[in-house]
Amino acid sequence: MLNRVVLIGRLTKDPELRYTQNGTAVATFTLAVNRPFTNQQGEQEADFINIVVWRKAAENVAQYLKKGSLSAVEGRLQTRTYENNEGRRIYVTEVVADNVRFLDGGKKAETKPDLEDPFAGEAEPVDVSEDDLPF
Amino acid sequence: MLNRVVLIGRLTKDPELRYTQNGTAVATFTLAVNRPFTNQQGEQEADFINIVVWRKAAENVAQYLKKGSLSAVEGRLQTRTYENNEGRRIYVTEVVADNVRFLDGGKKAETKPDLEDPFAGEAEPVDVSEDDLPF
Amino acid sequence: MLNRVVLIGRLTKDPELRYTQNGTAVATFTLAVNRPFTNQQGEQEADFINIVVWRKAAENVAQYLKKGSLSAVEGRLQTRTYENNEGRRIYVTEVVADNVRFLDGGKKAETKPDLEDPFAGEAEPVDVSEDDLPF
Amino acid sequence: MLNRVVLIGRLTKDPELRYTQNGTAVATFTLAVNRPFTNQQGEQEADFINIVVWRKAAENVAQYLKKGSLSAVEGRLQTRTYENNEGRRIYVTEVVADNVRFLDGGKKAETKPDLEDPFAGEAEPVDVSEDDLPF
DNA sequence: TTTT
DNA sequence: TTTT
Repeated sequence: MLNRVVLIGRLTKDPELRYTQNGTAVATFTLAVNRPFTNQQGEQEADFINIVVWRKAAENVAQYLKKGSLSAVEGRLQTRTYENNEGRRIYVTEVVADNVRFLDGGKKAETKPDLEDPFAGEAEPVDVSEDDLPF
Repeated sequence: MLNRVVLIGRLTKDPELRYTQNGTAVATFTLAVNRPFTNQQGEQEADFINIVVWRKAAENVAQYLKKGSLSAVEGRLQTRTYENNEGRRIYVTEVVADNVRFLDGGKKAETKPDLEDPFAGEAEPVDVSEDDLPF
Repeated sequence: MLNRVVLIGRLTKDPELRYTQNGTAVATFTLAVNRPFTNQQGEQEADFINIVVWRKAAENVAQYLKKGSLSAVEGRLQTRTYENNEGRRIYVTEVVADNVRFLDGGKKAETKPDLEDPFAGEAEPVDVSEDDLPF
Repeated sequence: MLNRVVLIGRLTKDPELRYTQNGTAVATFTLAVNRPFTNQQGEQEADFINIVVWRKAAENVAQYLKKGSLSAVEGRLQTRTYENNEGRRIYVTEVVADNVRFLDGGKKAETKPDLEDPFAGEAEPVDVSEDDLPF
């Protein structure tokens, strides 16, 4: 009914860029989002959120973001399950971004919202096997 | 740095209420959030998001929500990992709610924001084993 | 750079539906959003937020919402100024909705996200005089 | 019922810091949030959102932010009205921040969420005249 | 100009 | 393991 996520954090690694069989670009990365408090040992902790970005925005992400980049991500929470190679059911939760902002100086280009969701696209069916996603 | 989630959906089951060893209440439930589009077979799909609520809000949730209840949840995305009984590393993503609204008619009571995060509390350390959580 | 608003509240009146000179539908209404706390006199208070909705979503709003309806609104904050009939500069802040959910039972229809922003459209310039808006 | 705003933008001027009669700190500033599209003349446009921050966070804002600083603001939309000096009813919409992040390099300090809302405080009633606010 |  |  309503599903909105806003995050600011830093990439744990360079983004990975892939293409579906129809040539649709998909970028994935993990965002480390520091918690606003320290744990009981006084250590800083973070949540590690998997992000998926499609199409033009994916290519911008691959071009402008790298390990350590500060970024704002807006999107929706998505869950899916798949069987891994040992036949085990794996549950995945990730953020499908429709807006990614680059908050590090210098690189001026920003992704424009990529609002059509490729999973929903009838004209452009997404046929990457889910198992191909790096999460 | 910034981590905010807002969801509206329906409970897939009755919430589960537990207590930590210090007597802190924790409620957990799964929210089915319908996607704004149908899949390529024209079927309605949903994301199933695990929600954790602490303290007074947990008790309100247990009292006022049940399977099928329509609810709005505000909170932050949290990730954690644990070893399951077969020694396997399991990755969990869930929403720690600080505001839960009951959108079904009738039940007037609403949870007030429960803003102190119990994981951060030094006075009241949370010592439920994470493995006890039903996710 | 990033601009997101999520509200749940009740309409203070029936929505108003208008059309621009090119026939684009615009609905406006005010959402009363109760505050999560009472004031120092122990009274419930609310914020009254002006909402603007365009196109198909506008017509859905006009059809399905009325005074008192419970609704969730997602969108972006917009500011603009105009001179009123006495030559006075008036400052307006409103939410341009891209997603409106009907949370009252019965009416099943929901607005689908109306993601193209009409202010940005070159093909379909919006030429309602801003002074025509009821706020 | 639910009222959440997330913004990223730049300060149009240095923040203003004031104190209520009880000594509660209040900072105010305006955030220019660039729109994700250009207008029909191809010009970049922005929304100018008034922000109010209370207590410790207010002092952090005054210390660490200045004209042009990039900042993320989380909070709730608030509306209020007052009579101006000509006896005219003025309507104000602003964001009461509970989380302000400093996204410009260098300044490491970040405001911790200042979660008690001073308007709600019984122990520490806020008695600045609303007319004193710079908006 | 304000809703339940 | 999924809700209307």
